Amino acid sequence: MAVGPCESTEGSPVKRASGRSHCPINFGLEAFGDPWSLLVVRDIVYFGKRTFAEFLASEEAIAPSVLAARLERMTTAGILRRSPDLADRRRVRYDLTERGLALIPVLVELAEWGATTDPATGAPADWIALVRADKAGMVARYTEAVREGRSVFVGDDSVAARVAAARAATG
Amino acid sequence: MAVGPCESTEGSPVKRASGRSHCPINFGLEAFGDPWSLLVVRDIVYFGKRTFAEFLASEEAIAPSVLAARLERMTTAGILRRSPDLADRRRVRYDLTERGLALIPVLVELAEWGATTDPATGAPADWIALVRADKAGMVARYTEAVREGRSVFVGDDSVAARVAAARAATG
DNA sequence: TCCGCTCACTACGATCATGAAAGTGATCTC
DNA sequence: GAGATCACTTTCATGATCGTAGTGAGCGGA
Repeated sequence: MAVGPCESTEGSPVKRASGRSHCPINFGLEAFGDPWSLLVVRDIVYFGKRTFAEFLASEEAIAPSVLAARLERMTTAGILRRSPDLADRRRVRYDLTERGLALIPVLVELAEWGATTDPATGAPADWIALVRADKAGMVARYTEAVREGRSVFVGDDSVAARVAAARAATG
Repeated sequence: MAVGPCESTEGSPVKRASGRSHCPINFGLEAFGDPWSLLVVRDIVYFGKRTFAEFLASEEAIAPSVLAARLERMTTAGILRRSPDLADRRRVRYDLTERGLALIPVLVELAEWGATTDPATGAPADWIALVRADKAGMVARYTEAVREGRSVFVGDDSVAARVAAARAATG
């Protein structure tokens, strides 16, 4: 019987098509384990960005060649879906697929680690507390929002805006 | 008021010592956002590895120079603690600090994403189900185990062994 | 229709990181 | 003392990244 998720495949009848192992952690790292990929996912989830130029404008200043490479890799990995904008045919939209939406729990844990660890974090303490108090609920809200084309922080119908409105109504 | 965790720091009195931004996600990615760092953490948490040679022997075949660089970076980041082995002075132990233990939730989510996404995953389905059913509980078990020098999968007193024993006793 | 602008990239050269293999010195075992 | 083991280091070819400057398609206003 399997002793763990990353046991060797030596001697296994299953041939490895590509990649270093069938460990699920390694699988994830091969798909988005670099310093840039998850920033694109973050931009979509938290800030509602969708286009090349918007990703490029992020504070962390990714180079266009690197951004193009990451978008292509994540599209190939089934995390992103590329679609032309019919209204403005210069534009291309990148949306998260269901597989991409499934990265939201990873993103939330990563954000919590960073916020807890970085003494100079830019994350607001009250929001961190909110997420910590009801992680599953917040992940569900995030996921629903992004699926509907909204975002966590940007826009009148963002998750943050709705939470603020609910608080105001309750008192 | 802060609109989100990654707002620009332009014009802020806070000077950025290093790094691309104060976004907590970016902070995490700068500390361990590469294809190798989390594999070392995985080796510690899931397999109870602690030494250079053990990390080097992993299926994914990291190069020694890269491993040395990652260990140093994670030690500097406060994720790992480096300590000489008093019994065998050739050996050096790498243990997770509390900050490193706090990465376990990230690792668990990453593993779940990989296991769900990879059709040829090496992760056993029953274990994935177990983690999904009680994520917070399993993270607590993992953390306690690693803190005590045990691991998730390897050893007589691993988390998996204890779960199996509890199951056998209950029925 | 022309002009300038925006869009999603691509091209390029310098610099940086990685991969593979071999080597080093300290230390342990026999 | 010989040989193995340990944690690295070195070297070098190859590949990735950074920063900047295009490029061509498409839009919007005059």
